[in-house]
Amino acid sequence: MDATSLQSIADDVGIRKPSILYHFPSKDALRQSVLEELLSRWNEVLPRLFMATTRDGVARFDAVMQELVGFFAEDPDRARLLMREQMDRPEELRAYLKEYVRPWMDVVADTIKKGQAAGNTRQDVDPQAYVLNIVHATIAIMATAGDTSVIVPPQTEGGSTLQRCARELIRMCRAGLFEDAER
Amino acid sequence: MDATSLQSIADDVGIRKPSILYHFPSKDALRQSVLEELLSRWNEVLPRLFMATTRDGVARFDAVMQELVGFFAEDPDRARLLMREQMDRPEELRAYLKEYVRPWMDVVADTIKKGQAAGNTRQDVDPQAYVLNIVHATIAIMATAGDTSVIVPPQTEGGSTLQRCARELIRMCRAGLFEDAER
DNA sequence: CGGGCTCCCTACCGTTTGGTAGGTAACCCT
DNA sequence: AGGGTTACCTACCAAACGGTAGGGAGCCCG
Repeated sequence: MDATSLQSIADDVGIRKPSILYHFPSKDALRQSVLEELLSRWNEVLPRLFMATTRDGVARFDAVMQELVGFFAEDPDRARLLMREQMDRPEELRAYLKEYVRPWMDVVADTIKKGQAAGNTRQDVDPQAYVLNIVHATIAIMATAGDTSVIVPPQTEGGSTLQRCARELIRMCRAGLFEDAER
Repeated sequence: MDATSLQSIADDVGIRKPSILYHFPSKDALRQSVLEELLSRWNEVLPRLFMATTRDGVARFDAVMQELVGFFAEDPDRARLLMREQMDRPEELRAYLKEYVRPWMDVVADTIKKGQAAGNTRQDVDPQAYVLNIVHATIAIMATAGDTSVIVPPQTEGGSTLQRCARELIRMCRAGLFEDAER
């Protein structure tokens, strides 16, 4: 059913298989539980940061983007789990996204719209699609960049593969939003 | 082992399970076969297009990007398969990427470097990381955008969810590469 | 001290998994 | 006509799967 079995989870944790099913009514409940904890942590960190920051424009964008990337860079399994859920159970994840992610995304999209009205951000951005895309791109890159050293080798001055990809991701997202984004 | 069983494949094809194992020595060989065919088709379409096009600069970028997105939009299962392989068997896919994808990516990255030297493209791009990122982003967005209508609803004038995301993806990638990308 | 609760165990269950053995119709070729 | 090959079938296998039954050690609390 999943990418992992109860047996291997039990082995990793260091207990027997039925002991897991003492704590969780079923394997599916365990998976759901992990997913919910992940999403609620996301929902805890990002909106707070977005609201709290006193910065604006590019600086604000960088702060949020840094946090988004950092959230998944901290533990790439988060990205991998979300990616898998999206592919295996899109209907289920849809409900979660609606509850957890959508409100935050709407706020970000609205901010972009305001920026467009004020002339600070590019006029040709589709705010909703843009936000969804940077989230998807971030998740995908963080889920996989650790294993792509064949294509993007680590550099002594440029950092690890993941660092290089993360930095470039933020750069291109920024350039996709602001006219004068070079820095 | 995988996201699907031999039984369900057999049901879909309309034959019995052992008949599949007559054509392929094992389930793993079948998976590998599908993957190789996918990658070789990719390797057949994209480099040819990239070499053949007489266009240059933004127009060339758009043509290639259009083709890349189109390749996965045509059949999102391609994106889903690659995403899953990357997560489940990174070591194996690494070898394939090295053979199939890396040469093409190197050419693209080199072209970007030449563009930087000529002053046509942004100076702050990390070409290798950039190419890898747009490929990853494309795959992820094409693999999932069909199920994200909760966040990016279809619009009568803007097209389906997938179309909106694809257009926005190309736009932000273009803006990430060229200084004067608005059009 | 003793009941009850928590947490983990062993032993087992039915089902599904990838894979094998062996048979059989249909077709090709001499 | 008849041997060989191709492409499928039914019947079966051991292993792994998620899950259940039931027991036992340690602990808290009256």
